[in-house]
Amino acid sequence: MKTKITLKDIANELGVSVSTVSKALHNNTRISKETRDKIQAFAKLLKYTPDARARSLRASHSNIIGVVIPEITNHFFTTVIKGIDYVTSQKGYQLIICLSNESYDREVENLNLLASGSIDGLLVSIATETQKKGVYSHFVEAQKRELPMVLFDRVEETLNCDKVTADDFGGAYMATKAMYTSGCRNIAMLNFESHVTVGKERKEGYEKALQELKIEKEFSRVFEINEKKNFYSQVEKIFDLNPLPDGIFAAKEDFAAVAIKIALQKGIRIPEDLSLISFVNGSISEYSTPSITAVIQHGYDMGKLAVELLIDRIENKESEKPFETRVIATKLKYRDSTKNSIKLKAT
Amino acid sequence: MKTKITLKDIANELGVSVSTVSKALHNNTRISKETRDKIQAFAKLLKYTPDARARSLRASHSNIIGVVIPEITNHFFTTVIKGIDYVTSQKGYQLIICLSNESYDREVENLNLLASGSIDGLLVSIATETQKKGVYSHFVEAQKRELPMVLFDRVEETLNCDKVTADDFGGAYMATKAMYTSGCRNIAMLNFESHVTVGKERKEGYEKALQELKIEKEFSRVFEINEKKNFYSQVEKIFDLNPLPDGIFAAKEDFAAVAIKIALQKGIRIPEDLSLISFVNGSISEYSTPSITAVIQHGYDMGKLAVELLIDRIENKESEKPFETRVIATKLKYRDSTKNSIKLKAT
DNA sequence: GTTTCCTGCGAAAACGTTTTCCCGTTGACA
DNA sequence: TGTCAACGGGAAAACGTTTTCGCAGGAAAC
Repeated sequence: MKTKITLKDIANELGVSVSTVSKALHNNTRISKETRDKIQAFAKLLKYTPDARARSLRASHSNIIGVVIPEITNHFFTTVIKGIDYVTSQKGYQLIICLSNESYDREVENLNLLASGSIDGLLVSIATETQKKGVYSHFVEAQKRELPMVLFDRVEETLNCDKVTADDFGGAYMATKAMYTSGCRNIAMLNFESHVTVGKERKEGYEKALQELKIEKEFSRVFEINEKKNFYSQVEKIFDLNPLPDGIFAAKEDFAAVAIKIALQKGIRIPEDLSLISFVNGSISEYSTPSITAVIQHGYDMGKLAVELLIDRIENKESEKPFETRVIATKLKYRDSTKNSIKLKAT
Repeated sequence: MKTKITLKDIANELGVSVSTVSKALHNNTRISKETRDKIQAFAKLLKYTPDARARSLRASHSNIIGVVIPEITNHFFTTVIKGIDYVTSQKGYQLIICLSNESYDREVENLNLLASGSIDGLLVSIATETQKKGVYSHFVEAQKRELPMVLFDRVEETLNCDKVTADDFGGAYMATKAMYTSGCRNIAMLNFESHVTVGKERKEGYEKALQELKIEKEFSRVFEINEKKNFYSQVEKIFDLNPLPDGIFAAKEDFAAVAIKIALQKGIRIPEDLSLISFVNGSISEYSTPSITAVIQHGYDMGKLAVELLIDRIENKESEKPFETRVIATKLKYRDSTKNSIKLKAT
């Protein structure tokens, strides 16, 4: 019993040539209807499927799209992947997913491996370490090999390719303003470390809102959390502020959830004494008690859009369309960590 | 400027043959040291990387491992993937990840695509719909093509391959007994629908514990939740029990988190009036208030073990080692949804 | 001086497709 | 009878590797 059926097997068995079989299976009319039917029936019987590698080698495209993400146990990124998967599975592409684990070296490795022939296009969200280092030559190398590339969420402005991001600035601005409208006057922020691009945007949105609201901008009200350390004690410091904040804007779900735990322990009532809004609308926001009002980033849509842009580049390689950066609007999901009035006033 | 460097390019440039270049790059001693050095230096300069497809076609292995999971926005599965990724990246394999989205059709599609040549081995956790249908012929087909396969977490006993599961039975047994030890006498369960294998195991563990503890086993105390519907109202029914349960064992984090929300609304104190233990130790258990005592499944280890078994099969294809099923022990992570005493007494 | 043995390299086949070009047969038509 | 087109199919090249085999020339052994 042969383990793998090839065109040759079918050809030998049926007494025709390999090229005839190939053409018959592609329904080429140069082969008579009879012969075609016979070959197709036989191929089906044997459950023949063409060898992807050979086909790709010949056709010089593989219908595979490579994705590099920094972290797989992250609800936002997996949501993006779901969006990507929705489109690719519809359009007959396959996905090969690599993890950089926020490491520069792994990201370089991944890009080299992926660039060695097997994929038609590349979707990347940049690792923290890479952003900290500021070294992007591996992306430039990939582009030199004419590999279409789209950056999503964590992008780098200086790279020449399409980009898709959430409106981090706008989301932060909106969240901050919403808390103000519902009565908060001392709004502090829990942010990533300063080199993360999305963190920078969120911070700027927050500060812009404060500025417009004529709230004195004090930088000490932004607390940067190092995610590699246990961040409970880091978050705790926000409650050393005097006066105590009556609003907290968190750049990430976990930060908000931890802040809530600490606040409740201190007897601070939520949302009466303290309102919270967090970026990222994941399961933590939903199941935390009280549940957390969150900025929805539409990760699913981001994934869909990013891969659509990519497939467009792949299938129209000659097009001289200039690269574009698409920004996906954010939205507030109102929950119990903010006052009820917020919803009415804010909209 | 050429877009892609091949052996031929190097050969032409250096005035040697393609085979010489290939051998030189493999450090074959049949090529003189001088020539080797020259070729290697030149290849490095041009940043040559061999074409993965061509190499794979020739060598009839690709160093790629395929993974099919039912759901990517699921903390447990992504943890497993992290474990898989850890091993594969160390051993020089790449990962191609496909999503079945719990759908039988998608699972079949994925397997067909993957089986068409490009991967060396297959790692699968079975979709809910497939388990409901009970049709596994697509797995048998893949095996006929001599594709090594390892099933993890959601496995099917009748399939002839290695399997890795968590000790779902033992975890449930342990959780139920622990609640009993801390004083609970009316323990109810929130489970998946009956066709999910892991749910079956967890239910059996729960029932076994009750039986040993001489608690009358009433099947009505197991509530099956249909995850496709909004499950808030489904979970609510557990509080119609009379007497009210003083312990709830949940097969999934979300079930427990929702139960907590409902209980708190009803003025039921946790853990004084009601203890909860949930399967799956993810971010919901951690950030819920009160935090939830959970059964740790060691997803990371499961991923590592599964892929290690697979790679062993790949690299020792001839070995006649019988297929094995490895069960990974579970453990309790004590948090605030159970009484403090539980920890002391249970261990 | 003939045989044997290295050394260093090249030719060519093979992996499984796809596609271009070509060839033989048939029948129509002048 | 000779010309031509249409039809049905095959041969072969190409994609980029890897690997087996062979070959030439020189050195060593007899």
